[in-house]
Amino acid sequence: MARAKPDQQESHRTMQVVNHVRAMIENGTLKPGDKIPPERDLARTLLISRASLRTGIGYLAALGVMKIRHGVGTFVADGPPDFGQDSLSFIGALHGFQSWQMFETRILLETGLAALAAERSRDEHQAALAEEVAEMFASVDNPTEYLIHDVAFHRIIAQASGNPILAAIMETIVSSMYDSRRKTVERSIDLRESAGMHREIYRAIRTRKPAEARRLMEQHLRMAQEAQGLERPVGKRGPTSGEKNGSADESQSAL
Amino acid sequence: MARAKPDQQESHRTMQVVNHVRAMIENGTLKPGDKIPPERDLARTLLISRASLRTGIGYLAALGVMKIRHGVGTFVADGPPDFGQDSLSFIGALHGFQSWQMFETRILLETGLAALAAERSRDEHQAALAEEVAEMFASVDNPTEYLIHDVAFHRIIAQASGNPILAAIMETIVSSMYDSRRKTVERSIDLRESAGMHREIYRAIRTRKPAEARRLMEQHLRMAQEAQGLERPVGKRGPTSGEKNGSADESQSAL
DNA sequence: TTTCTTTAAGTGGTCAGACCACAGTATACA
DNA sequence: TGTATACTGTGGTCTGACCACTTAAAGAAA
Repeated sequence: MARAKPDQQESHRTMQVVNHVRAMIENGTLKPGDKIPPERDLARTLLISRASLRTGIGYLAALGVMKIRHGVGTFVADGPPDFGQDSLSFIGALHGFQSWQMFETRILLETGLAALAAERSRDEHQAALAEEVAEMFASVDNPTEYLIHDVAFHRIIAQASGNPILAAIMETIVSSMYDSRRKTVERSIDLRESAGMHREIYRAIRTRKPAEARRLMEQHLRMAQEAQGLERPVGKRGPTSGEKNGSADESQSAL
Repeated sequence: MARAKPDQQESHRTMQVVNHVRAMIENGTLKPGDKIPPERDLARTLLISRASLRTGIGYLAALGVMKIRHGVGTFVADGPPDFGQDSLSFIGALHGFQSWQMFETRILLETGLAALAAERSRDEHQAALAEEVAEMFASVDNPTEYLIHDVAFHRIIAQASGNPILAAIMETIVSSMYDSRRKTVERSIDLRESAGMHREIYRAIRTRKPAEARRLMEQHLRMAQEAQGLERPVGKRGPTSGEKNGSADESQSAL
């Protein structure tokens, strides 16, 4: 019984706007950072009402493709690609994602990313990594500052992997973990040791040792996970029969 | 210089709706498949205009959290979690994702998923996998039917992994590759051999051999990739100067 | 001139109410 | 009994007005 693909496209007008923008992106008329015409103008151009246009723009904004700035204008998103601010967070709330699952996902992604970076990174990436490592060592006494370079380091690895899809996924995961990471970093933790691990990862990438880069990255992330007190519960293979979710057990939804 | 996190939240009213729905999801008032009140009612409840309410609903629909059915109502999404229909496709168009990158991502995810499934799968998952394998063998002469069971097989592995986040990402990737896969499967390819490989993967999972499950899954996917004639191009790391995309070169934008 | 304040223009955000389009059900008619 | 029609409920679109934020220009004060 081949059930047909549902394919519930959004309403006609919305799709009209979405497709229009998409076409402009695909043929190069619109690039990241560009500003699109004012709503009133664009609506007139597309022969639709401003309300409908706004529906379409809102849709694109939700996907993270457009950035809207009140009183200024609407722009095509730039910077590292991601899947939108709330997407993961929201789906997580809906399906009860747990923080150990976030970490597991992150480890799988970043170990792969590190290995790829060891194979494909270019000089510019390696230089950037070296710089971030240096900055990390320079800010071991400033947790807030340190975190910025930590994030930058992992982001550069993602870029160096040569796979923007993996990078985008990683970006989405990491950004939704940002808050809890900040708290963790701010309360103690040996930043000097952490910086040292980053340096080792950098060296493995620079000397093109994928297996070692992978191993070091995994070691680093598992340590970070433990520091956050989120060791994966033992035994228990997924929810057994009952209790899909008790209402509000705070230890869970760390999204 | 720690630049502050931009954090451009959407407009006030939109967030009001989003947060309201989110709260209802988090406290269990709203569950997958549930219908939310009619727009006119809900707008009155939240003391906002219907237009603003619709902006918020549209936002949620874009994230894949809500499903809107014209003339029927608006529902909380059910079924396997994903990141929305267009998200990957659109971001891909914006950043020039290529099909070999899709495959690379898929391989990384699914090999990890297979290994986890070998560790954590329960009887029900194994039974479901066995059934899908049987169905695949039974439909080796019906490509369309075969694909359905193929997809189901991989989806069950994702579930069996016990990590819904990885499953959701996988779901998003796979669904955006669905079209090109259908074409591939429909034109030749030895489905009997393919079914055999799935059976081997199933056996590795059933006998709890993560490493073997991973190896077999990788082998399977690489073969599928080659069948699609999408071997990763050599040299060329990212788009050089010119020719981002000629209009309709089918080999590239397999999104 | 320089600086601060005020004003204006441009752009997105919200509102109100009307009407259109679709899906499912109830009703009337054959 | 069965088919065609009308009705009801729900989302989709339109119009046009007004609000809120941002920026820059114009004017006033130093």
